[in-house]
Amino acid sequence: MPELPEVETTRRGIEPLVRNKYVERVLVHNASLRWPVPSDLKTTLLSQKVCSVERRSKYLLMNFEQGTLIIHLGMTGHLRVCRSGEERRKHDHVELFFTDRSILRFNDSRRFGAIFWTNADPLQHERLISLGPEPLNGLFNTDYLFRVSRGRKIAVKPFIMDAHVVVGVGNIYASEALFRARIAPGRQAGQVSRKAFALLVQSVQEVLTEAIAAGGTTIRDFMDTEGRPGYFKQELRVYGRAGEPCTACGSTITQTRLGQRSTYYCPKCQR
DNA sequence: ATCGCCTCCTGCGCGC
DNA sequence: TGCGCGCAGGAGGCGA
Repeated sequence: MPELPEVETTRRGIEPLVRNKYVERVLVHNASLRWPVPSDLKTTLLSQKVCSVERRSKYLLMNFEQGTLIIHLGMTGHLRVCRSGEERRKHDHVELFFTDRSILRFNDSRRFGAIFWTNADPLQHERLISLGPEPLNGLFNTDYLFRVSRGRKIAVKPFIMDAHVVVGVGNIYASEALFRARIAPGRQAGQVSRKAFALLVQSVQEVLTEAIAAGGTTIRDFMDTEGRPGYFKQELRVYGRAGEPCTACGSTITQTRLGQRSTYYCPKCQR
């Protein structure tokens, strides 16, 4: 469920609440996430201090003094910081208890999320090492996108959702960015012009930046660490708007499936 | 190498 | 009210 803006919203919410806190207890109620939660997590984290919380792609990197806890929220993952005494909820699979009596809880109903530990550079972790560039830094640009797309027959929408190409662009923002760039989502990536990709790069950056500023998008259940929804849903121009008029031309927004994912676009504006 | 399909899991909304 | 179905913001792994 969370795409880059939701993960970044989570990071910003969590970091001030966990930074400089010491772990005094760890409870793993259900270790069967996408990959098993490390069985020695308790001993690893005990008495360690959280130094910072960073993000790479949709991974949260919780840096401790001796290593990094890598957290992926999958489709339904949430992190929240509770006060001592607050009841545990259904699907709270992992809890970190801090010495100040606050508790960091990882909740994930579908359990597509993941938690890893590494003592080394987290960017070298096998799940992160081959990721493409961040969308909001200079490495993601027209030349790069044009170059890596040549010869590719995959549709442009799943292409930009491929984390080897660029990270952080999930199903909502892929549709939104392609609408803004006026590119039909089913076009072969290799057939998209340099000029169109220039607009797409700009559109991806705009939509992600705006979504972060709005605290992410809440479709069904995304909440920030304070329990607030993200407000970007009202800014969505095509996602979830099948049958509604296009905000640009009035044509009917169409829904289709591409790479097993729901895809929304304006058949007139997007070519 | 690339592509498209399947899978993991739970919950919810819909039509009947 | 209940049931079955399809769908959901991710992404690894498979066979072709």
